[in-house]
Amino acid sequence: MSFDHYMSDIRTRFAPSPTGYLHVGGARTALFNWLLARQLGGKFVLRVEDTDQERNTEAARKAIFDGLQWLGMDWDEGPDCGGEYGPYNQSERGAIYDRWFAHLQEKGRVYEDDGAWRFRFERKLMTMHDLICGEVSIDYREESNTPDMVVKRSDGSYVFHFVNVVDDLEMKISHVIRGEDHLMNTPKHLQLFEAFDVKPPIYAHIPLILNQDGSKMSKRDAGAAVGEYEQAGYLSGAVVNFLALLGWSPKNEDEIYSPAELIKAFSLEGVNRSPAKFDTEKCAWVNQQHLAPLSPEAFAKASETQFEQLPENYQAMAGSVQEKVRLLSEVPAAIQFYHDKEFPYAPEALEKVAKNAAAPALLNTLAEAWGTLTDWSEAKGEIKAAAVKHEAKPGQLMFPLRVALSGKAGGPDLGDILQILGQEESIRRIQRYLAL
RNA sequence: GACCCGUUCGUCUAAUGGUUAGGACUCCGCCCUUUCACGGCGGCAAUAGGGGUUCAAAUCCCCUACGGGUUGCCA
Repeated sequence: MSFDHYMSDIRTRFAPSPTGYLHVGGARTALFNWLLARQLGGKFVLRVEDTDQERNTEAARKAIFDGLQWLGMDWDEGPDCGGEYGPYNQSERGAIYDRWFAHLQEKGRVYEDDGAWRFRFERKLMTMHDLICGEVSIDYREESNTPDMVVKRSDGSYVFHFVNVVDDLEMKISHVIRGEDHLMNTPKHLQLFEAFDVKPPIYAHIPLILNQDGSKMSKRDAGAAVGEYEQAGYLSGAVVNFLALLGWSPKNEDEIYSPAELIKAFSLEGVNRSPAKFDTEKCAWVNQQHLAPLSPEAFAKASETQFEQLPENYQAMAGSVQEKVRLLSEVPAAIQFYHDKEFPYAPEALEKVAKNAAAPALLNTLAEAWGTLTDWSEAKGEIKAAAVKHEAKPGQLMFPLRVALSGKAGGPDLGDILQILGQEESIRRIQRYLAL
């Protein structure tokens, strides 16, 4: 078998059940599977485990698809695009399950119990070779710990363990990367593969993602839903970057990766054993790092999603805050003063200016000087002149001016502010501030 | 309870027997800057505890503690 042939046999999958929104844990599981497939030139399969009719919703299904798409994880086979091993919704695969169940019956591996069918485990020591956890053994001779499992319910439906194994085998999945919560399920799945006389896939169990307080992150926790990240002003590439670094390390000191770079650098060997906590501060920092290299146009475009209605002259303003925000959601507030003539003053900014007793006099002098100015491009020079007149440093005037013009302690460069506001409006704002 | 996995700065992590235990986020200080940032430099801060093995242990072994997972006719 040639190396190329081996590579093309790599098949990974993401198998969500559409019972809730795509959460970061699931997204990271999908990501590792996707990265491995893309790196090795294999296929990434999306299979929807929609056997739980009670809890499935169309909204959840859509949220999962949208979430994967937003993150840029494209799949080669799935319910929407089909593929050689479909259908890709478990709800449509009943006949396939019946066939494999019959196989189990023929071999005498199942028996009826209260109307349900149980799979008879082989009573032996089960040892698995996990790519991340190493060799793990669970003693199936200990029957009380490992009672025969139901594979077919009394209502005729099949349970997760059974359909999951059948699908992985039918879909020729080569590598299963899944959460550590499945580690104890793996011997059950291995026994099923053995009963089917099929070689099992290679397993890799990744540690779970925890909340800041150490509890398991579940769907209802804040920051758990992938959909929230776009709303919160994250670039999808930044979220992918951060998620990849949660539990995986490139073993060097680089931290900022594009998806393409991740595909190159990823390896299962670099995946940790211990669970990681989700740190929103660092996630925001990663986002800032992804925001910084964008062109002003790309930044403006990306931040447009944060407005219900785009302010006038938006393009001109957007670039001036690019390096001042970590999240795109901070953009509307950061540029509010540009288009809102009655913007509010931030209390802490006013407080800071109040410490400078000379500020009002300085501002007044500047406003007068600006009033007689014929060329607005010289406005900045007048700041220095006004300061000199009061025997003050320019910095003592610039901060109060910033607050007078924008109402905030931080924000765009003063030059940008002056240029966009213009002479008349700038003077008016100083007067408005002095009249407080 | 039983079984399984884990434990390095507050957080994400590097170091697979020999390092002053490294980097990043956060925080603090300094520099750059007429403002705000960016950036640069520096600081605080960790091998859960106890026993072994070894010339030498974050690293290997055992015990304890703590955390997580599994233990369904959920997935």
